[in-house]
Amino acid sequence: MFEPFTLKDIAKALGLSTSTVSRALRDTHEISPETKKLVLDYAQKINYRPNPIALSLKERRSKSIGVSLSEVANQYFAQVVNGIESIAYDRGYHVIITQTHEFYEREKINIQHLASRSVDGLLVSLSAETTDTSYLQNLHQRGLPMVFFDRVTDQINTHQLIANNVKGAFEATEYLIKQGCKRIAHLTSSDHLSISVERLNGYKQALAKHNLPFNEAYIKYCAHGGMFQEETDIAIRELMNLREKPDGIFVASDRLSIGALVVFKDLKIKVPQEMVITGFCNSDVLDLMCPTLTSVRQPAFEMGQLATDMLLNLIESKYPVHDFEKKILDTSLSIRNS
Amino acid sequence: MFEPFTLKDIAKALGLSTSTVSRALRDTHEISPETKKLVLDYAQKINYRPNPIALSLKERRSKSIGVSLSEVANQYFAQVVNGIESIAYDRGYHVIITQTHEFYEREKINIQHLASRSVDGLLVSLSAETTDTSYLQNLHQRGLPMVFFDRVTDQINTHQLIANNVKGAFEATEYLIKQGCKRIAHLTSSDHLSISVERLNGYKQALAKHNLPFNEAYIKYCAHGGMFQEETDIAIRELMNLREKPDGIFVASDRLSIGALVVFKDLKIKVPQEMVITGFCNSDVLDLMCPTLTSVRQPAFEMGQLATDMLLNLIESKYPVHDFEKKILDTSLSIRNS
DNA sequence: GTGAAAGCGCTAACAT
DNA sequence: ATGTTAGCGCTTTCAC
Repeated sequence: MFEPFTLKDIAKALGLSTSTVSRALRDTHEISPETKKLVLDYAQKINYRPNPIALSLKERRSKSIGVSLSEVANQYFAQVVNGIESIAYDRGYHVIITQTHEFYEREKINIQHLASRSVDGLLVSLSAETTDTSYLQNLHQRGLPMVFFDRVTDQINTHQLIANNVKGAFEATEYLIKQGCKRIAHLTSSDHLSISVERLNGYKQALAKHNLPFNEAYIKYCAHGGMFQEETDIAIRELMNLREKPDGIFVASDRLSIGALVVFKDLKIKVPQEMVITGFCNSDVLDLMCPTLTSVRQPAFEMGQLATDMLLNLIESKYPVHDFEKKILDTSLSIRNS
Repeated sequence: MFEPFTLKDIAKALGLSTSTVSRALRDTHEISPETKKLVLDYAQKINYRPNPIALSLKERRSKSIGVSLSEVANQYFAQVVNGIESIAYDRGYHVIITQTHEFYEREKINIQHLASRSVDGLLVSLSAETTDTSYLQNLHQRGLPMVFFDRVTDQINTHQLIANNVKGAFEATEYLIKQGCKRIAHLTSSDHLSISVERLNGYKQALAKHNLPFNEAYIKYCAHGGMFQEETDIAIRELMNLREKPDGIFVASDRLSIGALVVFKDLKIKVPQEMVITGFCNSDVLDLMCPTLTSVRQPAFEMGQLATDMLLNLIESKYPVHDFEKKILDTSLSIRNS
């Protein structure tokens, strides 16, 4: 059985009281130099570490933050996590990552556990399934600081951090138009996600600007964001069965972009000759793929950093914060002509 | 300030003692049905959750396990994590993931913190930099259960779970030989990692079987496993500057495999015409790449599951375990002829 | 300068 | 059937 050393162990060994030991370790002025040295040396020797669980219980904070995201296998999120950790560690916080795999139930369980586990705050990117955020509202009302990133909700009044999805989608779509595409489809995640709404918006704006008609039949939603390849498969086959087949497609996410490439390969549809693709995608191996796609890249690492900074400021704020901001970061278009 | 509800809140609201409430919630037989219902209803209403921190402190275990790995952006590890979570959640444990990014110092800090944070056990895959495992030995001696996977060490007597690296490397190398390669290079991670040693071994065995000479100049180590692309870049350029350039290369890991493809692309070296590549790689987009490589796939998800199963059995074992096993899982060769 | 004791949220042994 | 109390490891008054 693993039994870390405690203050009591030190106190007993040295014939002191636990409070003296505690003070010696935290270098209070009211402890004599000799006692201090005695305690510190011994603590050093047995490699004493204070029990953070006990500390958490006492101080009612854990110096840790919880993160809820879809899945770390997604490059975008992996990069965000690196950004989060880089800031959190610098400021003395630990990071607990949980994955929803796009399921509402998983998300709810994870977040409830994080909250009761006394994380000091939450970084949340909603799952594709999530429509009901009442359990989050509950936690937020009761004072748990949280910052939303990427997939956000307006139902909770707090900081939000997103990429400029409208502009990114606009540019991606306009790129297709400039490539000569006339019938542009849009493959996206579940329709209630903020990113889906915004990206659809940018798509529509680009069509409008260039006087192309908007056609509902060209919009395909994947309820789980392509977590199951079947979703992507069906969506694209339906598109390709239309009488007026699309000649270009704007894809709304990392997973869907990769999934789409797989399907087109299966269907032996030539990219970009028969179908030009652009997509939101932070994969760092797009340059190695062929066919490949022109991608909208989000500043994922910076998003992780900024979101964490915002959250830690909330957590450490002396006064209740009422002034929340919605920060929007620019995307960049990486043009790839396979 | 976020203040979750406590037993005391319920007790006060209902005019009961905390112990009665506690017992009611855990459904002890000695509580009257009426009281039980009263308490349960109220707890339900305010959405009460027991404070796991307090529970941990009391029971001296946290029902959580810690994981230390290189980085989740690596597909292999992302898949392992999914395996770990699938088992851990089923058995009521939570998972805390930490990334080393191949740095020894980061690993040590992470693991020390996990230990003092009262995780009940540890799943460890060593960083490329790690040679000194004394801090782990320390924790292990003091009774912290741990299981090593992938990058293991024999300095600590506990369960180990690895892929059949020797056989995988053998097959990968033999594949190159069968493709007609005569001068086969080997690009690998830092030389003290268990996986490096084993994969080098398989490589040598394949050469020997086919009567090809072993040439030290063809072996290139990357101290940080290609975390910095520069490592990979230099290694390959050195290989290509040899008088007798290699005509095939066996790469030892996910990150290095991708990195190598990038370098060959930069150098405009035709794959597979001028250079055939095989590599350990669990990326799921290899099929979309061209040029691509024949890959040795590890059963990552199963490795995560098995390692977790082994760890939880250690943790929950009534008696001290002295009988440790080294489990070896088969790899599979995915042949891709770009 | 040091010790005793209370309290953070919870459970369990011990009353009643 | 319910209440009281001690204790998990730690910090922090309050005494001396």
